[in-house]
Amino acid sequence: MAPPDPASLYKALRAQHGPQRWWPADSRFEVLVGAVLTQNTNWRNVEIALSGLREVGALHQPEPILHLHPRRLASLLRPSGYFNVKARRLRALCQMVVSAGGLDALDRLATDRLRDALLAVNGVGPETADDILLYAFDRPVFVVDAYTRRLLERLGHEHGASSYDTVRDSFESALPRRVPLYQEFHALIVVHAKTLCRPRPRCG
DNA sequence: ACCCAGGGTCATA
DNA sequence: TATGACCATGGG
Repeated sequence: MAPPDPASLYKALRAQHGPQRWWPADSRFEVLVGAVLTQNTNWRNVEIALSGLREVGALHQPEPILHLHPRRLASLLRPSGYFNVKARRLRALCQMVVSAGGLDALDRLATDRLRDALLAVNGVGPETADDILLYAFDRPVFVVDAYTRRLLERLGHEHGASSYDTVRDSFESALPRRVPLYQEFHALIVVHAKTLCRPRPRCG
């Protein structure tokens, strides 16, 4: 069975689930935080940690996070798991943002340069970087995460097990470079996956 | 009591 | 380059 091309897959998902309006965050900086906290972690746990950070006013700018004592930050991140690792990674990301001159300064970089700046941060890999590029900086990149790979494999897509960049490039070269399209596409993949999980306690 | 979740790094062969 | 260990919580 031939897998659908990216455009057809998008149309099918869009027809089934409608518009999504994603990523779930109240500010641009919150996208960066969420992208780190959700690494290999259920979003439900991430939300608990985000609430804690919101209460201390650390979800709109990087500086408040840098002002927190590292152990204090780790304890705020506890509900999202890997809290020691994530405290270090989040701090490193915030330091990069500040030393680059803030989010507005970063936003003036070309997409490839911005991706390099993100990937240079210890703890930011390709998925985290692309989440941030797509949803915090409105760059047209196709995000490849666990949901994406599962869906592609289930559809018999040949690139299901390929490298991150291979999968991303194959989709980006087949799609028009429109930011809302990429934002909706990834959102639909996530929503679709969660829809499949609902009827069954077991899903995976 | 087990299994998993919107990854990434590091050490080792 | 390619595995494997490790990080850790909350929910099904």
